Amino acid sequence: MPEDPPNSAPAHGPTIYEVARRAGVSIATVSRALRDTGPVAPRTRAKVLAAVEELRFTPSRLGVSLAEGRHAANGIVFPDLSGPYYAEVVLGYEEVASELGRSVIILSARGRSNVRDQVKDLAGRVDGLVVFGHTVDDATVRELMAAGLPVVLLARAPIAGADLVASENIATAGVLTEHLLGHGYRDLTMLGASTGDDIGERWAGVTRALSAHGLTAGPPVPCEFTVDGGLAAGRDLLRRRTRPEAVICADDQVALGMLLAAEELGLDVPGDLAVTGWDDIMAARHARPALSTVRQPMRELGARAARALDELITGARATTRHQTLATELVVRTSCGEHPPQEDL
Amino acid sequence: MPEDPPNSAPAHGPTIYEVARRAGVSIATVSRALRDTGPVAPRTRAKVLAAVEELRFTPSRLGVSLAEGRHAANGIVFPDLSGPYYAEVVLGYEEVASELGRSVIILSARGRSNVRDQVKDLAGRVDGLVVFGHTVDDATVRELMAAGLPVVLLARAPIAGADLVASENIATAGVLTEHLLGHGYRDLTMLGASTGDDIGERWAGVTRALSAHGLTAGPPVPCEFTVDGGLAAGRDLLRRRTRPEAVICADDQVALGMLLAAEELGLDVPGDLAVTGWDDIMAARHARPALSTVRQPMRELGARAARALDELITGARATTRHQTLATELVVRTSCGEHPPQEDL
DNA sequence: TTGTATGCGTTATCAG
DNA sequence: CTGATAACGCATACAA
Repeated sequence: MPEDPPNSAPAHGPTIYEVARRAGVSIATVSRALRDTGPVAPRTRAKVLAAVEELRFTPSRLGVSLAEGRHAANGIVFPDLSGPYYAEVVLGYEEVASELGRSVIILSARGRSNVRDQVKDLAGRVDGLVVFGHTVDDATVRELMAAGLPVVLLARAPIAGADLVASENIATAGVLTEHLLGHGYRDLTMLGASTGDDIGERWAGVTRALSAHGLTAGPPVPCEFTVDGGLAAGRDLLRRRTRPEAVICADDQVALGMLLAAEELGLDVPGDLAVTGWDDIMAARHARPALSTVRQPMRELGARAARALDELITGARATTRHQTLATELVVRTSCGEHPPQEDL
Repeated sequence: MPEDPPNSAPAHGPTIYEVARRAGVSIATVSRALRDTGPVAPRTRAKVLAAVEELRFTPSRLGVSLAEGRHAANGIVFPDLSGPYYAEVVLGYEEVASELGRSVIILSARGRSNVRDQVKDLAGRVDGLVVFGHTVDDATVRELMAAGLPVVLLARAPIAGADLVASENIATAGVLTEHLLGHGYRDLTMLGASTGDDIGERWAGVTRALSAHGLTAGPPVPCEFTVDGGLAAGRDLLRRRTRPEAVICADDQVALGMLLAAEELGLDVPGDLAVTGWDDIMAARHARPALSTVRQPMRELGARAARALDELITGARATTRHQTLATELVVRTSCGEHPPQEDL
């Protein structure tokens, strides 16, 4: 004989108690019938399913999560979504997470002062978290990890004990630099100061390659990482007493702004000035001159992070792992006339 | 005297029971002290806060939601995130939702067969849902609404009883068409067949404007809404016996592909062929020729949807509302030589 | 001002 | 094969 609900007021949808009563069984049987988690007589199952159908019953996610002790949801906190880069990565993440049966809760850190609080709230809603870029301070990340939350770092500086997924930056920055040197440029400047993230690594790669040739460059020029930021910084840069021969931009958006600045000042690219970007976003291919850049597997970056996080959550893997995804120099026309030569 | 937890095994973090015991008070007092929802003596409060601090207590979101009967989270299901358009809209949505103290759970419908099931799962995790584009069939949307879930439709065909936020399409499509006619083009073709969404509205606007001049156009040419889709369809289109004078593309990505196709075939834009887009994504400005297009307030679209949904959820508004956001023709060079004339 | 008891909607254990 | 009941973690009438 089915028992009655211990309480009275029903919420929005029907509850398992109403289904049980309708089917003339207990809530335990309803649960078993629905989840196939124990023996249920065919006739009983049919009654239950009929009741479920008639009442349009859907188990409450809250109830399920509370009982199961898991959210079946992942979080991701990212710097922004305005450029194509971040959006693509998040999309790749959502796609895989969804395949793995996990919802994804997003949190943008863009111009947010209370990221820390928001991240902690987010942490309470998920079974695991991806921290994309330098959106959360190390102390907070460590705190979350200490509380037992699986964390995967994405495209940022490592933290001991946390998984990491990132693109290769240093070596390809070297390849890019060599290519520029192959064009004959000697005076290179880096546009877009940053440190501790992937951009910092790019500058490290550039610097290393230059010094291998006995060359040096000034410190990266500060610049907001947007088209307008590149435009503004580009104007300043091109008005200096001595103009650089080549500008290596932190990413494609900055490079696009740089192109605009050059055009404004009547400078020819690549005739008067070489420009390169990083990411290979759609606009890079369509810009004139078409932008030489470095392609990184944005979608795959997110996908890998999702898989790594899942392994951590399910316990399929306990040790931390660092994954580095290959990147590729894409030579178009903004870096100089071609065909020049294969790099040495 | 504080009571003991009714059960034994603690979960991950400390629970309110442990805090209560540590502070020597009841769980009710802990809750009141933390939420400021009732009288608590200063001394008592201090004890509670101290215990919270020592134990690093964070209330379980699940417990809170279950007790409060709300998720403090919104959902959004969108078609894709790969183009800049959708990403911008989602970002605008997240930004406002976050300001309103609500997390956002995303669901991409891209190439998903089981969207219906996923949406129903999502519905169980949120207090309200934004349906962006034609990602969910009307029946399902109605079902969710019938179950009491607040729903806001975004950039898609209306459903009775549901809020709607969309960009103005028809009138601006007319303005665009008039502009093209002003250039002297008479043979226009629409690239990117679609119906029941904003693109369908654009075609309606174009058709209406043409017929006002006694002109007609063939039906929209089918085309995938990506750069590659535009490229492929563009190749076919330009190899036809009679080439159109102007191609109105469904969106900027398609137009960018069209530009590529023209270049491939050695055609000059706008000399041999005029091309227009829609959305004004970043690449439109950087393409050569720079793309004439229609700017729509992508971020604002998402922001409005978030606010509308919040009103519905909080009950601040009970009646449904349709909002149409203004759009603007952006004339650059892909549609012809300028200055020609102001439209009549 | 504080504590008790109960509700929120499931799942799972353990008798029967 | 099925039912009663204890978790899960918190909020909140209501009583004291």
